[in-house]
This record gives sequence, structure tokens and C-alpha cells, in this order.
Amino acid sequence: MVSLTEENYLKALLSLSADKGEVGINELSRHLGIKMPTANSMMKKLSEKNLVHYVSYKPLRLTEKGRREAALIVRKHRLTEMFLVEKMGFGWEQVHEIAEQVEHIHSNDFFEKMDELLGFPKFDPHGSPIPDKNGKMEWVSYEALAACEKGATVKLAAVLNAGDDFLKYLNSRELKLGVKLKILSIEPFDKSMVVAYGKRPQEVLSALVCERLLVSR
Amino acid sequence: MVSLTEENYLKALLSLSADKGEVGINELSRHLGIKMPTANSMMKKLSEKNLVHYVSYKPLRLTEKGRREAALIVRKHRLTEMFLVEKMGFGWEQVHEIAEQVEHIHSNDFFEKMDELLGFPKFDPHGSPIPDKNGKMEWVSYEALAACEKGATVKLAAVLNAGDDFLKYLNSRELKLGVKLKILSIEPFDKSMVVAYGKRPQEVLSALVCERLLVSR
DNA sequence: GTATAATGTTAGACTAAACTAACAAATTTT
DNA sequence: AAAATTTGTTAGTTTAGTCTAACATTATAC
Repeated sequence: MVSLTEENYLKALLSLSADKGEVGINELSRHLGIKMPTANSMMKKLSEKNLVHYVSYKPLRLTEKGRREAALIVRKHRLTEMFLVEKMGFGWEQVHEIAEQVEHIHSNDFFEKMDELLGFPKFDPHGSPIPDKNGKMEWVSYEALAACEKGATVKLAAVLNAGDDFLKYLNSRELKLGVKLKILSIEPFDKSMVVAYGKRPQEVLSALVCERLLVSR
Repeated sequence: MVSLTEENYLKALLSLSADKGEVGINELSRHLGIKMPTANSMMKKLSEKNLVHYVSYKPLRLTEKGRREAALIVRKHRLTEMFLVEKMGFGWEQVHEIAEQVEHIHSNDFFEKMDELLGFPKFDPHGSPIPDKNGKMEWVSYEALAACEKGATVKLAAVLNAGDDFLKYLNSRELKLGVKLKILSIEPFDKSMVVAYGKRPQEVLSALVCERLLVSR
């Protein structure tokens, strides 16, 4: 049995190792807002349970079992976010907090019913992929808007590290998933972009924003 | 702040004191599946927090604050059950387990949205009243079917202590809330009843069943 | 109304998950 | 390559929620 606390460690490990490949105790503990010794002893515990491969002073790695467990929690989180937006009328900036709690509910029926009512979606409201029942996550490789060149026309496919503030900012600019963006110019000095989309002929996006917008061609 | 564990104690106290008026440590601990000393020290803790009025060797009583807290958890539980049945297509025998977990989610928005989508229902799928946002619970005083006399025609309004088995039994006999029952006879020996309803001209209900079916005239 | 049974309380121990303080190893800087 | 910094580990403490064993009080039976 995996406790709620353990589930949160696994989820953190999955998301950090997806971002940067290698995960250390320091990074993990900062991400979870706990102290290093706490994370350290939890890693030993998860290692006993064959969820994490732990060797002193070496980077942490999820075992296949651990990766699967973590992906199933992510699945529950993302299905919940989708359900809250599509079936309950919440805004995409409101759903993270609630999903953070709902993801720990033990009931396959509950999440399978959500999945069914939603028509088996492949992506959540922020464009992130929803792992399947076996914990397989299809990684569609989007580009960051920041990596695109002047003149390109691209479609907004997902947003990265979508916190409350960032999503409210996007709402205020009518930047929704699916919007087609044309890159009018790129400022060499600060890498900010001027783009056109929808009814907005020119909108300035900072480099930070461009890094967090993922697009497809 | 009230922990998940504390919430479960409060809920148990509310339901036991609604049933029988007085609640003892022994009964409370049996109901929660824990040992008496554990319940005892929790009562002291809840007393510190002004949620329970605790005096050694005297029956336990919720304070007004405690009663309100408990009723708000019951509200969340019953709204959830209603949502699962009405909006997600679960059977009334499936929803208790899930609601038992969902009731601990901290988000007013989440439950208010459910309430709104459901059209502000007054009763849950088992006929139990849903407390309002202030923790006020309207007690409609139904009778047990067992208390009715031969010849009476009554409407099934709620079911008591509705566990999985009991609800499956009711499903198998097509006994749903709102069904009109006519009491054809009462067996003096074991207090079982023969009743007519829907397309069933005569159906035998044991005394145990009759005690748990609540009806209105 | 005393003996017995049931219920309630106290004291002390355990586990999970957190912490701080001190120490050890690895990495980076100079 | 030695010093300094960052990262990781060990040891011991804390809190919430549980337990058992022993004792105390209240209720019940005879």
C-alpha cells in the first residue's frame, strides 16, 4: 500500500525527472517544501518498497513500478482537471488545487467513469497528456514558442508550469489552447516576441512567457 | 484546523447522537473500529479545540461548533453521493465508499458547484437530508414502515443504515424512493409484512427490512 | 448492598512523517 | 590540488494517531 505522502513523493520524482533527467535529494526536498533528511529517509523507505532505486550520493531514479504508480496518480490528477473544466464549469486556473486532493481518492470506478463521461480525452485542460490505465504516457514533443523563428505560424498546444498567475495572465490576453499565433518579430535584446492571433493584431509576449507556451506547427 | 481523522470522529459523534441521543466512548470506538483509549484521548483533544464537551465518565456531547463542523462534512458527503448518482450515473449502492473520501476535500467552490449543478437538492439518494451551508439540517420526521398499520398506503421516502447488501436487496425488489406501498397484511409472529407496489402484487418484507424503510403518508 | 460486569481512564510504547544539528562526500572555484 | 561551497547522510527529537496492559468508576445482577 502506498500512503498519500508516498504518492506525493512519487509524483514529484516523476515530474522532476521528466523535466531534467536527473533528480537529487536537494531538488526533491525543495520541490516538496520539506527538509533534506526527511526526503532522504523517505527515499530509503520507497527503495525498500521497490518504487525508487536509491544508492547513497547517487541521483534518484524511479523503478518501473514506481514510474507506473506515479503515472497513475498523474492520470487521476489530469482526468480530474479535465472533468472539473468540461463537466463542472471551472476555469483552467481553478482546477489544480482541487485535483491535487482528488488525485488521492482510491476508486478505479470513479476515475474510469470520469474518463468515459469525458470521451476518453488524451490531454488535460493545460495540454498535458493523460497517461492511460497502465501508466503509459504518450509524449507528444511540442516546441516552446521561444524556439520558433520570425514569420512562423504555430498553434498553441500546451502550457508549462501553469500556476494560477500565469493562467490568469493568459485568460486576460485571450490566449487559449488551439489559438493560431503568427510571429511578427523577435526583439534581439530581451527575446520578447510580437505576435498576432485571433482579434489581436499585435501583442507583446515576454521571453518568460514564450518559454512556457508550447506550440505545434 | 481540523484533521481528516478529527473530521471522522466528529461525523461519528453526530450520527451516533442523532440515533440514540447519548454517546459513550465505548460505542464511539466500536463505531470507528478503534480502541477505547484512542477515542478517549481524541475526545480530550477535541475538547481542547471546543468541538466536544468532555467530562470524565459522562456521556459525550458535541459543542455547537462541533455539531456545525460535523454537519458540514455530512453536507459534503451527501452532495457527493447525489452528484455521483445524478451526474455520473453510479448506482445508489456504489456511492458511499467514494463519498467517504471525497467529503474530506477542502474546497468550498467544489461542493457549491455540485450543489448548483444538482439544483440545490434537499435530500441525498438514500432520502437523507442534506445540511445547508451553515450546517443546519432539516429533520423531516418519517415513520418506519414497521410502525404502520395494515391497510395503509405509504410512500417510500428514505432508507436507514443503507449498506451495500441492503441496497442491492432493494434494487433486486425494485424498491426505489418514491414507490407507493400498500400494506396488505402483517404477520403477528415475526412482524413481517406483505405489501403491494409497482408491478408487484405481493412481496414479503422481513421485520428487519421494515424497520429500515422510512415512509411518509 | 455487595459482587460482577461493563465502561472509562491512565501510563507507556510504537509508527509515520516531519524536524534540527552535526558530520561526510562530491562538486566547484580559485 | 587545496579551499570553499553545495549536496547528501546520520543521529536524535517531535507530533499525531494508534496500540496494550493495568487500574478506576459506574452500572447491573443477585
